[in-house]
Amino acid sequence: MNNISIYTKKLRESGLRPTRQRLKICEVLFSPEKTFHFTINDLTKIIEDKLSEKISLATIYNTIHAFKKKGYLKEISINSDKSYFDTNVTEHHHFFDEDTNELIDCSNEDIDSVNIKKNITGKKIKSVEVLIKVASDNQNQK
Amino acid sequence: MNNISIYTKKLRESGLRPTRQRLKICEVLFSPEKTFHFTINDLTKIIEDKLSEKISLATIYNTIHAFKKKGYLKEISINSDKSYFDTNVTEHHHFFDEDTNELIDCSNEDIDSVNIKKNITGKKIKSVEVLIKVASDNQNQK
DNA sequence: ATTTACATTAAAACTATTCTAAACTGTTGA
DNA sequence: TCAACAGTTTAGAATAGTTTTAATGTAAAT
Repeated sequence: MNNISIYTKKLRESGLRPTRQRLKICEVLFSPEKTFHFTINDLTKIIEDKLSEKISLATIYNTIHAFKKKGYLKEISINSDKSYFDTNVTEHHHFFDEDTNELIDCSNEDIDSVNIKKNITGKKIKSVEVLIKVASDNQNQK
Repeated sequence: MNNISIYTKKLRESGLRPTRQRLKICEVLFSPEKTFHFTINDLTKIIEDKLSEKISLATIYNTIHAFKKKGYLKEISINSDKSYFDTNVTEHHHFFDEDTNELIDCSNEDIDSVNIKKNITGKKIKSVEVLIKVASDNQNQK
């Protein structure tokens, strides 16, 4: 299966038609070997600078949200003015560098798995996220 | 020590003079027996409705940020359009109910302490937050 | 081919938050 | 007592990320 048909499949499974614009977005998100973190702004810049393509913000937002809903992207919980997304949708945690506003994967060797003993009645656990905020020693807490 | 002098102390320690407006904010934040979670909007509503006071948003934001910087309030990392704060500044974690957008404390009996084995070189761990997102069984992941 | 439902787009709207500049307050010291 | 000044409050403007709108365009089904 080539890349285009993989992207088409992901789009259709997310309830979206495979259009030129959406395939470009897929190319950025799903062709790199390594997973990565991004904001909408990052993604827009990559599309404009590397692919010399101009896709309207509305299309980018719609597509990202559809992928997130389907589970092809994860949104990372950080209190920030921007939303951060992750193309690594497996269970893993993050460091957040407050000096650089950078997200860094926390490998499974770096942290013991989190054991939750109780849950809210009538609710199902949808996700467990650990966020470790770090900064230079001489820096105040954010 | 009465409440007013406690508030005054907290304000001064946060680098702020104890003004009428700021003392009102303290009254909402620090007089309840139980700690609680709030957004700026919640806080503004409480001040307007319960205390029949009108304090400008700028003052509320400034004061909250000063308290956060000093460590008298914690900001909870949730990816949301709003910022959530907590008057409980001790180390503890949260459930986030996606149905109601409500934050619920996760008591220390409900979760094993998180053990981080490695850290980013040259950085200091500022905080470790676990966020457990929950929703009704029949609901899609946010 | 035609039709229909879905997509794209630029621009406007919206929302939380931050900034601004003017008016105000309280303290200090002459 | 009062002038000076440092810090405060405020309404409103500005900003930034995100969502909505409404007109136009395109893919796919018939």
